[in-house]
Amino acid sequence: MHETLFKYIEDKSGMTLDSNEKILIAEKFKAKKFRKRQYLLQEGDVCKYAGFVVRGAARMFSVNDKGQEHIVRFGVEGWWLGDPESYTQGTPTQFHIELLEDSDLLLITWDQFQELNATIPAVAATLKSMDKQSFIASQKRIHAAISLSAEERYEELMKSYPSFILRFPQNMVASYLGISPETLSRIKKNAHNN
Amino acid sequence: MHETLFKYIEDKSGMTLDSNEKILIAEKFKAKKFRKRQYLLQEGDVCKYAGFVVRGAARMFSVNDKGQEHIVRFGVEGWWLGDPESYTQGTPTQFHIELLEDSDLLLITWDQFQELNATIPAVAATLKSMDKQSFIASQKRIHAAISLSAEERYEELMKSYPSFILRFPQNMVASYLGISPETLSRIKKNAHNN
DNA sequence: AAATATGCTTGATTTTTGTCAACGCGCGGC
DNA sequence: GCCGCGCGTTGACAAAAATCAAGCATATTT
Repeated sequence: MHETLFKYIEDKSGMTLDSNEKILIAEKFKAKKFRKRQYLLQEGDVCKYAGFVVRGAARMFSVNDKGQEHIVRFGVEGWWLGDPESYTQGTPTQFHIELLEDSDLLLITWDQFQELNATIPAVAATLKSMDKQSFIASQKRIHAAISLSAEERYEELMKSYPSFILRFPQNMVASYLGISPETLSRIKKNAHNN
Repeated sequence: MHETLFKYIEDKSGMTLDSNEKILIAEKFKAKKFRKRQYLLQEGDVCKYAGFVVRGAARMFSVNDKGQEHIVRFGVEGWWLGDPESYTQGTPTQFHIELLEDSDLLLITWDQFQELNATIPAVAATLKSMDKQSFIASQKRIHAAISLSAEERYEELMKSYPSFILRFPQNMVASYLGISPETLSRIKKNAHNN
């Protein structure tokens, strides 16, 4: 199961992991199975683990005073789960992370990740690339959020991550887009007439 | 003028720069003055330089088909200007970066930044910290955009970056928040009555 | 100083999106 | 197999925000 992670690191870093490095990595990343609806993180807790998704899917979301949920992001195979702010700074999180399917995760604590980061160049390069990519992706989503209508945001999502629309229930896609389920339903209905 | 940058790097990295490193850095970062309304980057161009703001302020924005502008972010003293996607990947940008005041910038190309990154540990640490901070900040803005009303987003901005509201014209603040100038004007009018 | 542009406000109106409520379909649990 | 519930749809209505238009004060230019 760690094989997926090795491939990911070699791919992201453009380097090769020797067998010794692989052993080090496999020691620190604990494989854990989660069932659908289980939580990796709950509001108020400190995010102890970063999780690499080998198989499955999850959502990270907040709940406001009125009980409304807002999905900040999804995580699928080859993505990472966790709240970076809470994870790196040890502060309580305002988010929940819930598995949406039976999933296989590889978990690692901040300290251990730092150790790998310091000892294995490929891991360091991977982390750097991840952060930059995350930032670029975030920038795009911000731009979409402030400049596009609900319908345009949906079309944007269809282009960028069509698999999300197939994989996740429509009400969650709506939450991810920042619109109500009803609005998304109507958008889909009218999509052809334009 | 490079002193500000040295301080920034030492602060972010938690390390000290020796005089040799400072010379290396000063060699690669070119100081350049910009006047109000000058552009650092225009849509369609490749972002050749990252710019560190020593003094002044700028906005990064897009223009859509209808000619509407949307401000993705502001940059002030101690912040960086540039489109990371275009800068790192060499692709044409969809954004403009315009100086909003007479400004002093320190400019560096991607290649040169990479060199410093490879040779000076404090620079490497700074870059890492920057990327992570940027991502965390972006995450917050995304969350605000999908979960808060116009008025709540404005209140959020008042808490997080009150200086923006004092420093920039109100129509630009509105654009940054993703709302119309009229709406922001009305929000301010009604602010007391709640 | 006059002329011009810019930014802010306000009102009237339209458009977009959210909310509330009802209904139906399909799937999983029992 | 039946029951209940989650999920999507639809309609009627309400709320939020955008748009259009006018007017005014303040900078900026000349």
